[in-house]
Amino acid sequence: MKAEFYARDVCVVARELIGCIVHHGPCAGVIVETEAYHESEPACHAFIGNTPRTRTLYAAPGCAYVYRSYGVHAMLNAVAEVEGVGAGVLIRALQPLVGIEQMRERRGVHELEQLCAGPGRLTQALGIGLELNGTDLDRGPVTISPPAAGTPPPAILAATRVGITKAVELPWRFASVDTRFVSRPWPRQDGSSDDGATAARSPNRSAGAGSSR
DNA sequence: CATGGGATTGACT
DNA sequence: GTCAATCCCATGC
Repeated sequence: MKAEFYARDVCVVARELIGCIVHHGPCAGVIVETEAYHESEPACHAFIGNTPRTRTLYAAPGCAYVYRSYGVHAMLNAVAEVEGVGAGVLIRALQPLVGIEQMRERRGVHELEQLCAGPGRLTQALGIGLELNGTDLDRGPVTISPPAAGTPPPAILAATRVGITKAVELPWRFASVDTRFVSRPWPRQDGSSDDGATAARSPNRSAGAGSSR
């Protein structure tokens, strides 16, 4: 997608990226979970301003912001809002589409649901490294394309973001309703008691609903 | 120049 | 559930 798609409110971009397709080489997957980050709130790297670490977030919309997390994992973001505003959408999970055997080799895991269920996992599965920081998500090597024509817009869930300690209250995490491929269990939507249906539908991690942080 | 802290994952108790 | 791995960089002396 072109820069105009990304040059909008970062939460709108995060929602509309659900259902789009990330490609890298022979591998591709449907985006099923995202989070929005904006310089106005302290969970965003750009909150501290434009520094060597954060400069890509301020670059042109549609760039890839790839950074190292915990000294270990690569995280893939799509830079959003107009150039000069620090904002991006973290891609948190994919439903694997093609290149699945190569994903399994890179991950050392067989189960389809485990290949791209997490921001560090999907970059490993697709072979996306820090050297791709700043590259253009329309021109590649990593590209994001719209859903296949005729695909109905997916129903979207919103919740609070994961793994952060600041601005934890903002509901800027988005996912497709099919939680089979998401990175962490989705918080329970209704207030009713558990009848077992929720857990039965989520082979996702060990436990059923509820948060661990 | 030294230190602290992560937008996480996987192994272990 | 708990915890280490691992490294760039922002911050403070």
